[in-house]
Amino acid sequence: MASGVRVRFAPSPTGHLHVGGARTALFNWLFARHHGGTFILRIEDTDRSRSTEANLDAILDALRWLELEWDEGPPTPGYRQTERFELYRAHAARLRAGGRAYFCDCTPELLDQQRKAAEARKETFRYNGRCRDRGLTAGALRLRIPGTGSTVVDDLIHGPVSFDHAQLDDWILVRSDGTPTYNFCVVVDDVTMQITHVIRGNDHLSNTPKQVLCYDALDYPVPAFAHVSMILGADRARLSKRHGATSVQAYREAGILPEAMVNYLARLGWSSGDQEIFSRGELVERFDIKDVSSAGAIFDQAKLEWVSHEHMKRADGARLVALVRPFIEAAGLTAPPPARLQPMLDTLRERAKTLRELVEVGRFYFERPTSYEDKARARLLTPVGAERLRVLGERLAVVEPFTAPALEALYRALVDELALKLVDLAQLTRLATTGRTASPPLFDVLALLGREEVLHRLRAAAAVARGAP
RNA sequence: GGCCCCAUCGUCUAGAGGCCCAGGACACGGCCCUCUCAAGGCUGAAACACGGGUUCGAAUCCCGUUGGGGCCA
Repeated sequence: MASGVRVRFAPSPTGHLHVGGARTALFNWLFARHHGGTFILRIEDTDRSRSTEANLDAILDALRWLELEWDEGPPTPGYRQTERFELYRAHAARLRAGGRAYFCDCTPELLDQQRKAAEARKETFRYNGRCRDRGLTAGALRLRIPGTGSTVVDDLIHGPVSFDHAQLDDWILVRSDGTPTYNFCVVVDDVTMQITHVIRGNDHLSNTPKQVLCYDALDYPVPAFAHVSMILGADRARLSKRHGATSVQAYREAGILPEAMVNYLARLGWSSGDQEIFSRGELVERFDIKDVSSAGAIFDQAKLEWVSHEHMKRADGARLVALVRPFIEAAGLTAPPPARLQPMLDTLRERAKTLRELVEVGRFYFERPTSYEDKARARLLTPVGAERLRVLGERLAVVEPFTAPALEALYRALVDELALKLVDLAQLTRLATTGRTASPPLFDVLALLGREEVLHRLRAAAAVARGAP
């Protein structure tokens, strides 16, 4: 059901997609999907010196990874600010013709001088409107704003926020060199794209009254605003590089599940009762912008990993197979065919928070042990251990079927026979077959490895044990 | 500096005047389960920033202070 709701996410391709930006994009996307509206992607690339195509590609890629598909935007032309200068020019001309904006030729030196004077008087510098009625035909274009009264931004998250006009000044729409300013471009873009709800970072709240005044001057209806709090680092300062990984890409490479990233980001500053784990569908269904917190939230990687772990446990098996394959290859290992890999992953998924951990924890499935844990080796790979491995090899060579229950029965019987505890043979076998003292349930591991492989690993470990002092 | 935003356990939050000597989750500790590691179950410690009001009654409303953040410079 299509509604009139139109929202947008407008990143600048000056870097990777930041988790804060990703959350803003997510809230826009959720709002659009919840209301059956339209989610638009616009590229704010007017800063040509810092914007690159590579950054843009990386951002689009990250958005796709999060499955925040956009209904309008690139590659369709017309959604990049650099393609929209004619629009800015036309709107500027309209404001000037209607007397809502005027040219100003005050030099930077003059402005600077006034700024210093204001500071000396301990006042805040505001442009004094010197050129308002001079009828100039060139210079910087300024918006004429009311000298008295106030503008109230009725924010969906913060409620009404009032700004005194006395605090504002006739701000510059278009610089004397003809380039439109950020705030002006945003207004023209939002207006021409018929945006109904502007959901963006809290850092833009202070710019909003200026923009509202511009909508008024243009005689356009003002959209609804929702200013989402920022994501903070552990020291409560805005999350930045010095706090660690900030880009979505970094978490993708670390093996965080995309649905976990979405879940975590949504839960950061938003909640629905006591629920922590949400599917994408549940998020769309439950999301309400009014439930978004107005306070800043600290990015907690431990919680993100826990959420990822929860999704790891629930993920569809075939999907997990597809997701983990690149990580197996990146580790220099070879992935078994899906039919063999999937049951292996089922023994690993509750032991790993990320796809990368999934590979680390299950490394022995993909390659033979290249070493044995030192302490365990000294304790278990001894002459006695060698003899036990020999006996185990004999029994395992003939047990039928080679399944977890049958193997467990074999081990339990043998333990009784040798007057040992299960743990004695289990840890020995575990070390021999995985090289480690911790692994998924042993009998599952053996069954998955297969008889021939297990026998081979047992013999290799026995050889090491015999060679030990 | 001016303006604006924010303030419940270490962290994310529930709480929209009495249900709260504050609930859930992550992280942390303990116990149980157990072939190891996990997972799971039980359990412990842990918060309404401070000060004034308003009210029979405030985490919840108002004012101020403090602290943090943002925007403009």
